[in-house]
Amino acid sequence: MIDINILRNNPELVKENIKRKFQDQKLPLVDEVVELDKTLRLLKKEGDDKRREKNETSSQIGKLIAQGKKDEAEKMKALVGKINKRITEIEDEEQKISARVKKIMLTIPNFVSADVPVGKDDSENVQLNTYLEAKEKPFEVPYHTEILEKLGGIDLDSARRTSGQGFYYLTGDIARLHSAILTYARDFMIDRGYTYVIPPYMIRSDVVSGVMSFDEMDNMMYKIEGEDLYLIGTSEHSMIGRFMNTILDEKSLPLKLTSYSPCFRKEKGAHGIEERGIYRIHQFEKQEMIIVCKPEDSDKYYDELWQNTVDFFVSMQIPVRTLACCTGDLADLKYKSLDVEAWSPRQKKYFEVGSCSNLTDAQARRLGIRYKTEKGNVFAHTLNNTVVAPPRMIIAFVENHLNADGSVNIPPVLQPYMGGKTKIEIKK
RNA sequence: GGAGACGUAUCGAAGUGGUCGCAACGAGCUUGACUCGAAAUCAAGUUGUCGGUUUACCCCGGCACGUGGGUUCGAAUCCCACCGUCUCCGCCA
Repeated sequence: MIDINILRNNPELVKENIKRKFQDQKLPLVDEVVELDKTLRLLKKEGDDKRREKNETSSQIGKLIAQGKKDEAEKMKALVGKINKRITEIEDEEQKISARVKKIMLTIPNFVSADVPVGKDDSENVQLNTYLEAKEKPFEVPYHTEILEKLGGIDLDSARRTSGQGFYYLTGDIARLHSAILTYARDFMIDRGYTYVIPPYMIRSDVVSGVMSFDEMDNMMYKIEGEDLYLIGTSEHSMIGRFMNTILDEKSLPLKLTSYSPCFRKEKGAHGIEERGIYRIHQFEKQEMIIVCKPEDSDKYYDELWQNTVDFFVSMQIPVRTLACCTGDLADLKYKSLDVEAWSPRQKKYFEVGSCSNLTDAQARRLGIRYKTEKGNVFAHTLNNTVVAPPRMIIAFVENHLNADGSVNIPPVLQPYMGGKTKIEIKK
């Protein structure tokens, strides 16, 4: 969602942005929305004038009745009746047009940062940097489920019976490792000055439709039967929903928050759930970070956010790289986005473990997140990023720390969270 | 889950259909006066949002009294639904 004033004053700027983002695809209806907006304001003016007339006439009726002039009052009532009829007509027209405007506005993407590479889809994302050397193992690395099974750490068969495909039981040291990673991630972020938050894991439909499109909602969200509640797909939903339609105190910014939650996703559509193991699943847990800040600070905090994730993985001795999302892979609300990918010694390539985004004011505008300044209320900028999402991250963990005998090393930073253990041994 | 009370601006709070009354009044905050300075006192100002006009300010108007509908010429006020808060009872980790 972009500012309609920008469209009014400089539609060419919007068109250029769309061309850059979608390249040769057809343009959303910028000209149409500019015209409709003009009509809408004319209607608004006429409606306001009519309402004014109605208010004035009605209060005269009150005075006439007080003076006992009933006949005159009756005549005035008829007049207001006519005005009301016209007001209804105008309102119907306004509603029709503004629904159309809103629909088009939702398809107009956010402005894209000048440094976002141009490309058609995720295959044209651009590597920015690598951290730690991506080493291959001197032995063959098995599929992650096999590693985990040898460690006595996973039971997918039972999960399929109790819950179906896309669920898991983690057991023993692997379950403990899962918790340890999250707890360490929490402390890691708290140490960097972020406020820890545990949000609601279910949210109402009005919040859901605020934070995502209808299609996304259908493809991702589980609904609670008989209640107006949905299971969250990420804590970002509750974390950002928290500030919906609020006016924040300027002094409270930036809000730097880190949240934990389980995440529930249907994973209908594009990739599906058929991938083996725990890469893509219906239920996982995630430590997230979000920032709500002033517009002039969002570039700075974007870099801070992704750096947090890189540092976190490096501290656990897992090689990662950063990848700039190209224009074609960038969601409409995003100004800029970067994936953090972890090294997979088995696949000998990197795979996504986190995603960092600056939405500038697009999300705030859609949700009504503002802050008070001396000159009036302005829309804040919002950013979000993954700290870590096990169990997906467990895949990178066991592959990178795997020994030839099947055991898995625990890096020093995690050892305190694992009762001092330095290694997870295979189950005899 | 049951019974009751309630939701008004930054906070407290009045307001049971129009005029007297521009959402009273009180507190807070801002500015000014007074003062060597402060307190006290006095005066003025102090919600958001959309549109018109505008470089901007100002000004004019519409809308908003939890949210959404309804009744009426006219709704903070009457009716309906929903959301939320509080008190008591019940149940419970």
